[in-house]
Amino acid sequence: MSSPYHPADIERDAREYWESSRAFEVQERDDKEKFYCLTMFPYPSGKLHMGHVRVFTISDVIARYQRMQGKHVLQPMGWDAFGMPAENAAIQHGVPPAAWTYENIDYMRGQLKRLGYGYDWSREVTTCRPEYYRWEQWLFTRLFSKGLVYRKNSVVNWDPVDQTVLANEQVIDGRGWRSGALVERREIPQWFMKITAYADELLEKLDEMPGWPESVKTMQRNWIGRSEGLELAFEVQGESEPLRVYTTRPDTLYGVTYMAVAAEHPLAKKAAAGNPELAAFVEECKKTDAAEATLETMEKKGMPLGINAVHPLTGEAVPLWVANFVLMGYGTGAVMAVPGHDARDWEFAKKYGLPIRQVITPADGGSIDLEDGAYVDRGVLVNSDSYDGLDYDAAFTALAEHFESASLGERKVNYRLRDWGVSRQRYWGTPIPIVYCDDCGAVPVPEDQLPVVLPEDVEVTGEGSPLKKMPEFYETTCPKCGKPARRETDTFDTFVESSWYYARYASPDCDTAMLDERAGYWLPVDQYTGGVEHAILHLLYARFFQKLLRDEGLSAADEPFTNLLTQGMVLNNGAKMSKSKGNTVDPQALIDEYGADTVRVFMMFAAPPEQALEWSDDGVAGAFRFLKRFWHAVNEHAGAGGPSALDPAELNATQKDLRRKTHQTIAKISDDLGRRQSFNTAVAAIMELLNAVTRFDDHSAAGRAVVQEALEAAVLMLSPMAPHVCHELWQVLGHKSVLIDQPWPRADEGALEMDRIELVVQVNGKLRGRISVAPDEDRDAIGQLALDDPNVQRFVAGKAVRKTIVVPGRLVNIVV
RNA sequence: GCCCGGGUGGCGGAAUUGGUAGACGCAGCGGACUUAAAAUCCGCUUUCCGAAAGGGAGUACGAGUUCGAGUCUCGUCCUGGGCACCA
Repeated sequence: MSSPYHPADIERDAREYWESSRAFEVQERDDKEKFYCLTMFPYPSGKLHMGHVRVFTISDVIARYQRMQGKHVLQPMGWDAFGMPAENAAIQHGVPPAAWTYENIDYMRGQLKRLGYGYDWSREVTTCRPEYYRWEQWLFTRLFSKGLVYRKNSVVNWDPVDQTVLANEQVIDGRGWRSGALVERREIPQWFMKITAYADELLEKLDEMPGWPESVKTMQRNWIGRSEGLELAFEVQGESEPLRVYTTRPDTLYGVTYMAVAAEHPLAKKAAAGNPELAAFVEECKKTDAAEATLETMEKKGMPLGINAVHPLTGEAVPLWVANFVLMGYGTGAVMAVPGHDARDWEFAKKYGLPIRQVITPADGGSIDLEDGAYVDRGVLVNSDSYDGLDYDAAFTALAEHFESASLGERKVNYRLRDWGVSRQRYWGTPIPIVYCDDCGAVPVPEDQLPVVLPEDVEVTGEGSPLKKMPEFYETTCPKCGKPARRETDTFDTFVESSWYYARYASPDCDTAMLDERAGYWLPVDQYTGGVEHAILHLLYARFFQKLLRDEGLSAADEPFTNLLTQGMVLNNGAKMSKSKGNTVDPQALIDEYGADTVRVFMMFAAPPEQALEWSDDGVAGAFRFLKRFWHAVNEHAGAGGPSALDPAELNATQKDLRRKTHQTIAKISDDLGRRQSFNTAVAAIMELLNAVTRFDDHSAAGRAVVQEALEAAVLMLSPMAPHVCHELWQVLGHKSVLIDQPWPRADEGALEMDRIELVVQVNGKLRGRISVAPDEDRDAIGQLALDDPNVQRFVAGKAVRKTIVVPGRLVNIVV
């Protein structure tokens, strides 16, 4: 009997070896191809959860596989350390956010080491450190000078009791999470980054990114939402300023029967001033939280303003309404409504008895009934004066020319994408490096005064930002004129830090610049892995930042991430694991019970990486059993003495079968890991190979040589998933070398050859028999052999064979 | 509401380019070992008919294309995620 499998000891030894030999620390070197393997860095929430374990394991498997392919692999780790949970902890437990965060980082770093991830810890990055965020502040001031940031009013969720801005997640059923007060929409001045200046490039580059999932690219395309339309001016009776609207459907212009403006629109405010009922409605509109999902699903409501616009083509009076679904922040804050050909306008018109007019008819001449709903497809114009009979494109061109020549409108490309509001009225974030001076206005903090350091010793109460109560922080002098001035107390959205951390890993210790020449070596990231929930925001912001860094001359790469893998969530009882649902499983308990290798193998085996993974305690136990069987198989084989040399020419049929299985498995797993990123089937294939070895009962010299080859391949190929036990088993198999730097095994074509192959025989597509043929048998002979099969005869006899399809290596289908 | 996924045995999943549906694992059942249990090992395990050989049905549902569809097309239902201040 071999010694029992004790993962705690095995894993400690392997870990100590990697640490003492600095096995994963890398410098820039040109003798090998580089491979930058990165995971979305974690928020230090306290301890690792299963989602972390999943994504880090996927990335570590890829990194270790690439290293065995001979690449020079960088896999760094760091902390997305600013954010609300630290403030919440501070409110609830009275600990300063900084202390809470650093404590969590220390604990979670220990957990990551225990899981055996091959990180270069010398490059650790923590975003709440001034040496990190000073460069973010520096970049912001650079963008300021380039006009790529600006300040404007924007809507936030306002808690009138706590006198504070709330995040969407702090608004529960329209009320503040702490106070329970009804949340209001309020406009405050905020800083924006001009991501729309890069909208076209962000859109177009997607076509050149084959390493990204199609679904993520589609989501980003839709998010950017490029559209071509017409911006039109409608005269308003009694107003000198016309009302501007944007439409992608100018062909429906003759169907406009009303117009709708946002509650914050100047026309609405003006009308409300003399109309208490209207004023009350405008106020009511403000008592909705600002999330798009809420706005879209809530009941659509409106009120007439009592003023009319003038239809620019017909001269008809068109009533103006204020509506709760029109947002001041989108477009012009006003829309033209065509209830006949827009579903939302139709619903609104039905509700308030507004006229519905047909101006489009189906191109195929079919009839429609606007009583049943809007007809939203493109078609042919009717009831549109001289434009009747035109199709969409012709009408668009004709109308555009008409309005442009009359200077009443223009063709315009619009984006759904809005500029990125980066101001947050929170304490635990990067201070926005701006000083407000009564004379000079908003002045960026000069480079030699950076960083603007966030004070860490504060008291957080939940009522406003502590920075607003700290004169020692906000009282300053104007960098331009030297007069007393006030420092900005808002901080950056934490997405700003996570938009460039991947680049900083290349030069984590550079204190003279944001990035240095090492970024040129490592960027772009070759493989990026993270949750699909980041498909739009984080990944779009990071792409935007890469372009900012490029245009600042800091990096040559156009795009930050060459290949992207979005992994699914970890579920328990069909639901996302979360504290509030009480269905979490603590990875630490499993590591303590079974060891890191078991947890890693289970994670990789239980589901394909992009799908949701259903948690299973029994499944973990199964992964542990597999590693135990593997351990014993290798130890028993090695314990019986050293193997003799393998001579492929001298093998009997059974030995050849096992050898073929070994090399088939090498070919399959190489493809699974290298091309398909199908880790679950790779683990399954190793299980199959182990089963074949276990069944193989041949202790001859040749037999033992074949088993040695099979087990060596299995150890090498399982090592990315279960690195600790494989590190040990490689030595057990008689090697003095170290596993992590072994080359990946290669499939021997000769071992894959078969003497005879089995073909399936179908009659009319139904399986009726099997035949064994030589690999080079010709089609006619195969067809005859298939017909000769007795069971096939039962279904063919007495019928005319119409067609015989022979698919080489697969099947024969006889059609009768 | 809009956008993006997913739906295959009791369960997680496999089937890679349209070609043997259910690999591998879990659970279950039977057996070996054991005083016994645990652990381990061996066998069975989609479902229905059949002693077996073999046959019928079957990949959410309904149509379609094809010699052949889990895979492609159209429609329906269910379900997960994202929606700009959660990270």
